[in-house]
Amino acid sequence: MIKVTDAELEVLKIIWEKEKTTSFDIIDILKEKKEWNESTIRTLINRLSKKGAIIPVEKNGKTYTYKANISKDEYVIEESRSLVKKLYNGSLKNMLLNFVKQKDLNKEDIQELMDLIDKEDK
Amino acid sequence: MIKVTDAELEVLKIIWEKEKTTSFDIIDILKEKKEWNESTIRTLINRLSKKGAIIPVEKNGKTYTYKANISKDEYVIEESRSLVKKLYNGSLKNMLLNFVKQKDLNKEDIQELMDLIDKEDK
DNA sequence: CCTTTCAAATTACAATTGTAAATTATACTT
DNA sequence: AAGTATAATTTACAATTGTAATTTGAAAGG
Repeated sequence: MIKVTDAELEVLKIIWEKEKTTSFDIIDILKEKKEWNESTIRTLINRLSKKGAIIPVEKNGKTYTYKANISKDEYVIEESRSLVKKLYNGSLKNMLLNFVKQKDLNKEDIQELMDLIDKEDK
Repeated sequence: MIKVTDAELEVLKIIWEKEKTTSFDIIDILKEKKEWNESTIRTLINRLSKKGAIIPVEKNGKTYTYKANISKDEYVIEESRSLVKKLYNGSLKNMLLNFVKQKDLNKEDIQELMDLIDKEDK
């Protein structure tokens, strides 16, 4: 799995949301949201592109349009799993118990989750 | 919250497990487990100590005994929350749904969790 | 076609991190 | 007290990362 840094991830997230994005969209959004310099954002786009995490799919004038080359779902689950491994010795159950203990999660939440699953099963 | 790097965390985990640990215990364990050089491990111990994440509590000969100065529970929940924020837009429920979708979590697991909570409630 | 503009690419640079060698200082041995 | 072993501390160093300035190259206007 391609490794993406925190700053790069911010760029990737934009592209995931839109499926297809020009450098300008990315710059616009992140300049605002993160108060990053345009140059900074371009560096991140470049690094992602060099890593193969995103791919330029078209060119309009001098402006590229990118699409993600790694799936959000896969990336996100990988990262999640790796946290479970790092912090909970690989036990997802322990993670959940911790969330319960810390009141991030309660019985109602869990019931709700259960219901959602039931609904989808059906 | 004191920031701990991945390598440093390995040291911290040893100390958490034992409550109180000599540099030698740490070195012994990590030399084996991670195949790190003793020097490397000492660097990590030092960095943690400088950060205040661990504290030397006694000295036998030249050897220090350390204890953790940040709580495992707190550290772990903080890191967990920060992943939820980073990857799931802060929604723990979305994280859980993702685990379900990826088959890391199923109905039985959730039921089990529910039962555990019920048992503790009582 | 030549110039200008501006997107893209390259270069920069300090801080952090993983990894370890070199040096220092201190407890024990003789 | 002097010498030695060795734990601790300091220094090192390349790779990565966050952040951005500088340079290049190609599209668009005259």
